[in-house]
Amino acid sequence: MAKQTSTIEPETADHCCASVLAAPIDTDDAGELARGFHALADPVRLRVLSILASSPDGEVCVCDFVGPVGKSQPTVSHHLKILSEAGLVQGDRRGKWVWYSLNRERLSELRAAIDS
Amino acid sequence: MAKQTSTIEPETADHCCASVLAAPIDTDDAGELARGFHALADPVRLRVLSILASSPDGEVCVCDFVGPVGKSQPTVSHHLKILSEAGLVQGDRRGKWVWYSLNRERLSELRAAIDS
DNA sequence: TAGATACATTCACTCTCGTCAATAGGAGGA
DNA sequence: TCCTCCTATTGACGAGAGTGAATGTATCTA
Repeated sequence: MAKQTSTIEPETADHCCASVLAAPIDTDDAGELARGFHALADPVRLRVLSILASSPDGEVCVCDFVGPVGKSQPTVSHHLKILSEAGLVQGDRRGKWVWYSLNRERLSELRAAIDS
Repeated sequence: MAKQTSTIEPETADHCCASVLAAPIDTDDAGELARGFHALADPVRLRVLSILASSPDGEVCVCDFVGPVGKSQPTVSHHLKILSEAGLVQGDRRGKWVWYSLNRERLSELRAAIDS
């Protein structure tokens, strides 16, 4: 079951979505959220997400990141891996190319964590 | 034609509130946002913000952070400085004590940056 | 003025991160 | 099978971050 085509899973609500502003969070939740925000704490990765969100198809090939972000191909691949491990993007191999797409649900979780 | 002030507000769009998801952001905006998210990318700082948001008065003395976060006083002071430089908190000296409060507007800016 | 208290700064240490050159892996095409 | 193209990984380097002991600074009190 490497592929999941459903919309949102119900059981994801217990291990995520801890709010920073609602009540004092414990160390574990703080660490989990910190990992998420760490993925956003880099200009290259923010530009990757931005390019991804602005793509008409919602998908961008790795080779189409290298030019716009102005970094080498290994560096771009490194940042894509960090974003992928943070759950913010996912890659899909099709032939020689790998197409990355944005995980807007995960982004909403981080946004909700700093919501009033 | 480096600037386009079409839909949103003209005077706020240049120094803040750049959205990651609306359109491809430039390197400067990405760097500014990355600095903001970097301040959130640490468990200690998230707990500081959480304690601050849960305080009835909206203010917390520095000495009241040290115990809950479980770090030394210089370390707490270091993190408060980072949060302060990111615009997320502000300190107010009253006698011997310094009271920190949350800047919810700045937090809203970061939240809006990853809003759909 | 001297001492005590609260907070900030300096310094040194360790660890992680961002970066790229070099290389490996994987998928078509000839 | 061999070659080419696209992507991921490895290794190495410098820069920066997190931490706490020691010290400095500011304020209050006796």
